[in-house]
Amino acid sequence: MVAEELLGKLLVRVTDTGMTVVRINEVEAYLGVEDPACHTFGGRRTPRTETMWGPAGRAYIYLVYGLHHCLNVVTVGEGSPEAVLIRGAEIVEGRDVIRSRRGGLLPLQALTDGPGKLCQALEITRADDGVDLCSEESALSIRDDGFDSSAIRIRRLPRVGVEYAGDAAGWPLRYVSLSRV
DNA sequence: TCTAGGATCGGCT
DNA sequence: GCCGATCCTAGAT
Repeated sequence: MVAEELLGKLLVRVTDTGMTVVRINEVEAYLGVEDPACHTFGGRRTPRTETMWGPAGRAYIYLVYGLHHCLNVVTVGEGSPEAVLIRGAEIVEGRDVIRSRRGGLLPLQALTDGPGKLCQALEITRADDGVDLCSEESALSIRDDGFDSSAIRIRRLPRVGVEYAGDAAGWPLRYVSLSRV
């Protein structure tokens, strides 16, 4: 499953204010039209979700609660609107840049331990919606640095914040890497 | 055009 | 541990 493969991968962000690299350690899968918690449940196709209906490997970024951005990776491709939400990551490079963006003297882990925080830390906004994460030319890309993902222990947990989805809220589609520091 | 509600965060008790 | 902020999106009218 793609969600598990994303654990341990590097997320590389390049902006005017600096380059930052984080290692993904928490993700959540959304299974498209059959998943009541997914934005595309039942075949919904709107301007917001258009990116999810497109090719795999793109970033799907949306705004929740009018305040926070969330970063997703489109996983399947044309006609199958499935995606993986990046919930958390560990800072590899650029911690000073991230600290200045997030402000304050928060502990390192608190800078990127939620979807909204992660986007703020990496300066990800709707302007980045639809970028190709597989291209190293992109301002935002995912790379594999050879980190042995089979060595990390993965814990599967119920998803977060989707109680409204009924039974689907309990599906164990949240993957947490236990090697997080 | 209007209205309800949300894949969160941070402050307060 | 609980509650309110805040504004965009989507579906209803």
